[in-house]
Amino acid sequence: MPETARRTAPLSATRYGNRPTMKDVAARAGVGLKTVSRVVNGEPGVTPETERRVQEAIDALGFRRNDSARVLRKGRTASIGLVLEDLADPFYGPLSRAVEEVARAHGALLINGSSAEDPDREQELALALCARRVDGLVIIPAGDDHRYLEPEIKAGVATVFVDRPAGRIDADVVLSDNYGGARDGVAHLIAHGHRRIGFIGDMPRIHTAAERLRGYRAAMEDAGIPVEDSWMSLGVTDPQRVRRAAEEMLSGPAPVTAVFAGNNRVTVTVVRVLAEQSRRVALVGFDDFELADLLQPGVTVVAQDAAALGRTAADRLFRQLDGTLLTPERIELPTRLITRGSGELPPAD
Amino acid sequence: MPETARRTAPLSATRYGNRPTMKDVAARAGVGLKTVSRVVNGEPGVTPETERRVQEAIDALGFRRNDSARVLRKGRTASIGLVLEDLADPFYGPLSRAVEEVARAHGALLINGSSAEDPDREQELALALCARRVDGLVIIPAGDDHRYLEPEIKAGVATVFVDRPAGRIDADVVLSDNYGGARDGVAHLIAHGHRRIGFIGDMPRIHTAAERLRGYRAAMEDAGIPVEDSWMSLGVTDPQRVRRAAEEMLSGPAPVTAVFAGNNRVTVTVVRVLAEQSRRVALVGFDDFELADLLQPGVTVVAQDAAALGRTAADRLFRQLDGTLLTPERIELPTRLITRGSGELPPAD
DNA sequence: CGTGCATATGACAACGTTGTCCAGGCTCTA
DNA sequence: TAGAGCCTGGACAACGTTGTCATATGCACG
Repeated sequence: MPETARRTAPLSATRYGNRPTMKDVAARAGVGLKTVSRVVNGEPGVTPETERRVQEAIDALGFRRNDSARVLRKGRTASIGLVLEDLADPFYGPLSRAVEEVARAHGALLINGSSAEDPDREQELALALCARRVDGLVIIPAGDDHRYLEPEIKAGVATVFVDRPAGRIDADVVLSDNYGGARDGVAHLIAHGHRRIGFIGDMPRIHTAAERLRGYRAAMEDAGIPVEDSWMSLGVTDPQRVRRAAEEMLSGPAPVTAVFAGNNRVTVTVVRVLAEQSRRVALVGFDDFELADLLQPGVTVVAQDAAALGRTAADRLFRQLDGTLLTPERIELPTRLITRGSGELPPAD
Repeated sequence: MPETARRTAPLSATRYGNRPTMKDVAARAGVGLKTVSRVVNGEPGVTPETERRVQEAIDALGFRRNDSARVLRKGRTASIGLVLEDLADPFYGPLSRAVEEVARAHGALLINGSSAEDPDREQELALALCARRVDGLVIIPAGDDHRYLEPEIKAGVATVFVDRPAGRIDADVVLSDNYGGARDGVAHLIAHGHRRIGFIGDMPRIHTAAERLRGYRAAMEDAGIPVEDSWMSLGVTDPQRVRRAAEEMLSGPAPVTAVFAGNNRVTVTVVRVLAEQSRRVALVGFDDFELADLLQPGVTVVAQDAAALGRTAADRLFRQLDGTLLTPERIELPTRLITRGSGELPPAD
């Protein structure tokens, strides 16, 4: 490079391709740096004439404020993080959409990631979000020990747990009434005459799964029905194994006459299995799903309101940020039994 | 506050609650600032002993690197933006999950927002993401003029459009073969003897909707069937109006004997309407959906691979960032006809 | 004509990190 | 034992923005 070229002032060197900065805008408009800042942020104290010149320079250069620098200076990022289990799970769609809507109403952006039900990945993600200095975190926990968040919370990161409680830490939690919902669902089957009722659910280390199992047991106990081990299948969610589990409890000398499915994925698989059976078997599922009403028979479910979970959580998050909210609370939202036919079938012994 | 207290050096003043900085860590460990940086980033040239001391200080203070400052310095944010239409739409779940997975493989986070099919909101979102200096953008366009992104692209923001093409701008685009898919679907109905075939789709200003309509017309023309206006309903997606549209084309002296539904939401509503009809009406839908196989009859669909769309788009994005990819391209992914029964019903005149 | 006040503008430091460069201490070899 | 070369560690500037403060200008008033 020739000496003369090196001497040329290279505007402000940039690494974002070649982005103009406020300094460049200021130079072009023939004003001071701070004046540009004022125009960009709509602060008062700028003559219309000056503002016009600055605006012109901005348009000409295609300037866009660098929010990274702004964040560094101001300390608030106007973004919140959402850690969930799987973006593609239909249950989390409405939930994250609700969180996004609340965020948007507060002028914040949403950064999200999936933990894939892996505690390490959850932690990695949550901490990465903290490193970016999100203002707050909405977490659907995969793990059961969240002490790693203590320094963050102490440092002012608002935090709300949804769908499952936080572990070993005192924080806001928004849950569905998994226990009550499951108990109602199973009681519903019992009320329709069933006594041998199967339960297929996820690993009991997942809080929701454990609570639903507890609800199942409670309903059975309330009715004075001793539960046999062969009626319960825990920790299976992949279709293959759910199928096998269902087929097992439907065979043998005293097969179940009804099944309670622990979540939407299980329900769907069980529906497939039941469709192949000659005998009519009753079914109640936890979680509603699209088209449940169109199947033959319609599927009776215990529905939780995913959007309400997300909305409530995000609301609390921003109230934490406002300072309106101080003591962590545990909120439990009710579930709703939706009868559509499959849960009202009588036992076919 | 007593004078003595005021004189105490207040660590480094912070606004993130009270977060320790590298400077604080350095002071506590009795080393230089840059040494801490080296340890934090795993750079070589630090004695094990020094490293241990630094690590100790980090743990003791609960230090977490401030990525905002890092970004400012380095120029890359290791995050990409995703602008889609609606997080809760089941079609976009797998798509965004695929994008997230690719991003994760490249060590990047995903920031996303929903445009709600509003061009202004799309622009607002995209530009907000640019202001945060995301490295790249994956956009499912709502609008049809993307010239507003020109300065950004010129400045080095990698950009890929998915599902629908970019407007008035030269950029990477990843699409499904909407035209071909729709044509095949309608041809399938024709092959099963139908001639009066209805079409219910979204507003033709949406590219995918227009292409699918074009495919419908092409198939009809190929078969030498003149299309009557009353067979087509464009621009309706909300259940109410889809229902009315479907009921209309199913009544009258020469009702349609088959319906082609332009997207998953329409399909679902049409399924409901058809379930109420005494006459058997054939149906092919664009987009696959869960449980389509469990309905009576199973719903024949033209399936697009949402995950592949997302994966392809994200791949290209990162190849743009690598510099491996230079000229914008338009990629069209094939669709697949899945026959399940509803599309193979014969016409019931 | 000087004083006071309001308003418009700009200079400068700071935010927390990383890249560059230099200093000091060590080992190795001639 | 002196010189060369390597390794560790630290000082300093820069990234692009905003808050603070100082200055300049204009105007009204005594």
